[in-house]
Amino acid sequence: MSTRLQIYNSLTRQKEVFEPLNPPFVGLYVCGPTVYNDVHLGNVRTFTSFDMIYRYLVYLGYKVRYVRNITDAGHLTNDRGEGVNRIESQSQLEQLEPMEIVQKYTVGFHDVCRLFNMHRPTIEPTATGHIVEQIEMAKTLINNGYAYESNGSVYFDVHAYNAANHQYGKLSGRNVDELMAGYRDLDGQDEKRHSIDFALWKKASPQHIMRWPSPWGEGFPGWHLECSVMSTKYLGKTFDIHGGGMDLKFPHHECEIAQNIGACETEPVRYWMHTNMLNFNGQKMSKSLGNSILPLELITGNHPLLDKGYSPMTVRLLFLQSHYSSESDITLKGLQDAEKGLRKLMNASNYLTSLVASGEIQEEKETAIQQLIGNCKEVMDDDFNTSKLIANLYEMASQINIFYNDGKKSPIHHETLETLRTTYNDFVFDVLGLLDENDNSNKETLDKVMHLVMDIRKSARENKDWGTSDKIRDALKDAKISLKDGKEGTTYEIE
RNA sequence: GGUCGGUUGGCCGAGUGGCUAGGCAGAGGUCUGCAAAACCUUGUACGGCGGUUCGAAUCCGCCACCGACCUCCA
Repeated sequence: MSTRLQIYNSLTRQKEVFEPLNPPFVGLYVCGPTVYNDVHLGNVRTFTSFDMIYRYLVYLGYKVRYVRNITDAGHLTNDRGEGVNRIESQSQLEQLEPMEIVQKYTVGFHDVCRLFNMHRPTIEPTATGHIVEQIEMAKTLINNGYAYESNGSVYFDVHAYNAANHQYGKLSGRNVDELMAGYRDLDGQDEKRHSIDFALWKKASPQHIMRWPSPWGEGFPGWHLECSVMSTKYLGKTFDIHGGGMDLKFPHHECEIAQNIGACETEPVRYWMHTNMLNFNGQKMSKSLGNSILPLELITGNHPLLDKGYSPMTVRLLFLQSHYSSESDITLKGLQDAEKGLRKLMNASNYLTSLVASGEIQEEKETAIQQLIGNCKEVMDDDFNTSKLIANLYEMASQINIFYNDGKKSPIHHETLETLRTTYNDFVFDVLGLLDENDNSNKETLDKVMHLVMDIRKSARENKDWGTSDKIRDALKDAKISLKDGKEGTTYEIE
């Protein structure tokens, strides 16, 4: 029955049994956002995936150290010394200090994470908080012969690295010679020995604001170095899982591996995990394409392509309905479906609380329920298959509904019912991280008022005063409360 | 051009060599004074052409189409 967790490792391109380096401890590093702008929905999808992965590892009993960085040092938009510093250009745009930009969008990012019910990482280090360590790693790489200084900047020497029998490009399946052919060497004007070399440290131009002193003069770190530094600092030279969006595979993660091996002489990551992209109406959502929706726009519905707002948990469910390694597409239809699905899951959870074991055991039901209970872990152990998990939960919900409609009696053993309760709720709330979004803070008061109203309506109905009865129902409908006239009286539900 | 991935029923979305996830929509039903909601039941599928096999949507080959990455992005 007990299966073991398997993870698809992007490095080896196959599913592997997950064996932590030092059980029960697990080190998980995820590349966080660059805080120069509002996070868009694609970011939310990635971080939701890793939130689910973190939650499941915790559910399995692992003690997880979850590190997710904040990139707050303004690196350039490419490694060739061209492009702009995103944070600085945003600060000019908004007339704010670079660190005000960083603060503003870090706070915004945290707000969004909370909205989507993501757990905080256990460590959330910043790039600017680790300048010293980054300088140290750059020095080590120079000493080890994998980097060189050039005109106040430091570059990683990809050729020297590969000459030492390492394979730059192995993660993304790239061949260095072909990459070289793809780049055009800049006729000796380049500071770099080879166009494929990437920056570890960049000399700051006079107008550059974010700058720090270093052995090579004033400058700022290259954009791959922070992750190598912070992952090894908090998780060790070799750690269990490194994750990120698959658009980071090349060059970012490729460079990270090269830096780590170059500095620490050991393979840094045991399992590489990459999440897939989020599309919007079939097209990749990206900042550069300009088709990104902000999380708040989706929730409020304040966007030309939306018909209304969709709740954070609706969106969360929609994301988790597809496997993390598949593309996910946001469409109005998909959102509407997810909205209904969420209600179904939450209703079943509520019904579950009032179920009792009937005492009469139907072996078929007993077996079916046991099966459904076991499936939850089994499908999640297969590379976090939330898609199958949700399907299984829907089936559980159907069974729960059947019991509920049958006088809240379940023809299964008391222990099985208890296990059903805990398993269903564990997976819906703890593993998938969904929340019942109905505000229960005034539930008691509302309950009393509603029972009064429903009593009055009941009298009206007994007197066949349909006018009054329907008036009450319609007015409540306006107030987003729907009445349901069932066999055992009327109940209400907040929409 | 290089690397990788995908093509599943009206739509979304899993998946395995044989026992045909799941959701939404559609159809039928239960409930109701009528509704709504909810619930129950239910049909339709695996891009094309070959091959391996007792058997392939699942493995292999070729073809077609789509996409991602190869510049910054999660």
